[in-house]
Amino acid sequence: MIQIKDFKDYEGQNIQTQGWVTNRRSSKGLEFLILRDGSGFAQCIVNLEDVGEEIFAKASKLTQESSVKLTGKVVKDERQIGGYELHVSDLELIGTSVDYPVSNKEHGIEFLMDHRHLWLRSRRQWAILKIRNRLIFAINNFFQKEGFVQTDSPIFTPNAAEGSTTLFASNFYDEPAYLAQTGQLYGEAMAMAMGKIYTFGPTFRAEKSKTRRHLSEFWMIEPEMAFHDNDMNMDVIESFIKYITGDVLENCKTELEMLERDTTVFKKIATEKFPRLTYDEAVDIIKGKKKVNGKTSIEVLEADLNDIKLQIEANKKEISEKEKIIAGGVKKGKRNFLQNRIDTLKNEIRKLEIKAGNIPKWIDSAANFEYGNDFGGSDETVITRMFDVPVMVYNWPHQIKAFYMKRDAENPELAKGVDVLAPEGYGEIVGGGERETDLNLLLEKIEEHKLPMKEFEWYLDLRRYGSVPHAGFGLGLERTVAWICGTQHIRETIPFPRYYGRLRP
RNA sequence: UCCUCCUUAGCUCAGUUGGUUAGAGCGUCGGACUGUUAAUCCGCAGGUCCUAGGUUCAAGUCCUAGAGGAGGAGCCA
Repeated sequence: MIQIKDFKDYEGQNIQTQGWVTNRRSSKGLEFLILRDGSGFAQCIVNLEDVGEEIFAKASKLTQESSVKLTGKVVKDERQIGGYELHVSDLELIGTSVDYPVSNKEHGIEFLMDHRHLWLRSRRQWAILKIRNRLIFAINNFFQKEGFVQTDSPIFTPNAAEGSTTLFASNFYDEPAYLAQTGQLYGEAMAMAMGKIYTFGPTFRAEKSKTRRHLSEFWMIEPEMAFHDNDMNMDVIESFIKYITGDVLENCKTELEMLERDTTVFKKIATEKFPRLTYDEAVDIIKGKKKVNGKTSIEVLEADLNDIKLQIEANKKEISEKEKIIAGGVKKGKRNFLQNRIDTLKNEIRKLEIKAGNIPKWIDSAANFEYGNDFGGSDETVITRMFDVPVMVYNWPHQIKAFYMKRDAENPELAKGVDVLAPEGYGEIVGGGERETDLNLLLEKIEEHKLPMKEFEWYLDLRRYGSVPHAGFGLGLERTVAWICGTQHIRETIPFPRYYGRLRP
């Protein structure tokens, strides 16, 4: 039995393959079956002249997602996605499929999420999950080749590690327990044992966030490195992101093509250095006080707004032209074609108008940004808009960062944290920094954050026995997949997403 | 928790100022076409206009409440 991905090795040969019929088109005496088997997609042609009445009749009755075993010859055809097609000589039905609900046409997000177990079979989802898989592989490769040890942190925890977020409560043999929101503190302990470690596991946040970039359950990669300061940390982050994006670009060409992802950003990432901005510099850029490439953020946003307005005008003009043609009277086929185009343009206008409405708000909130605050979604958008590779922002006001973040000796108001903001509006994909080693500062901070001291005694031991400078970071897997795939929703980047209002299927 | 928007055929949506029998595309099904790429073309079928109440001679359309959904804020990866 040959998998579709291996068709290239069997050109001109007769083979057997099996899979699901994802689509069927027909012409007189010809049936075009699009077969998928998980390894890829291939067009299979059933020709009446080749197979005879009986098999041809079977082929013409195949419905979407019925499963089949096919026998046939592999033929090279440049027009096909994998480059090969199958000329069928025999066909066996394995399982029927009646009224398959997910068609190859448009659906709304709610319908698709209700049918997630079937939606996963469609092309786009296949491409996303393949890229997710490759990304996981690349992440492991990077850390393994750099000498990191994979050591996972516990999921049941007795308390909130950072105190700020709402956690999912659980019951651990009649003792209250919470699902971990981060493995970082345990990662620090393991780094003191193993030198360089990384964890790769699920994390849970009970935030009632309904946005395109939040999940209640998501996967996070958290490296932790002994004898590293924040500058070394940023060096690792940069080479890490360059490695994983380069790997996916190299090994997922078909998938990126299926997603129609513009890959120029990844080509730039390979060669350009990531800008490293202090929080102060980033604030100046947001507020329009500091120029990037000769322009302030306000000027760039105003130019964007102008472009959007021009685009809206152009769309409106095209719509009225097309409507005039329809009003003048045309054949049904032509009319449908024009109407489709009009609907597309109207949808575009709707999206553009939302954007156009947002930009003045961004400009306003950017101009009025208050020093000392954390960046909001719009501030992230403003700053990433100024560069075309990921941006690292470091040296943050310590009040807005977690208790374990190391204070800057030269400026005690600052903590040595770093956030990495992905371009194209995808926002924060990495958060990390150097960890506090001063026992007294930690005690102070734990009290300040009103955290239960007794739960942190083991953590403080790490400072009592051979404390060393160390640093690390966390990468959100799904946000990274969303960015690399260019998806609108983070929900598409995990097989069965869990978020506020979604527990099934 | 707060703000904005949405709920009409299996799916995606249109429905003007409240006014005759509720519209399209796609999908399904039937038919045509020997190389289609979300094929195309012709035809049939398909409706509790989210729910409850109200205003009115008349409600898909207006009002009130509720349910569900989308986006955003906060928070974050």
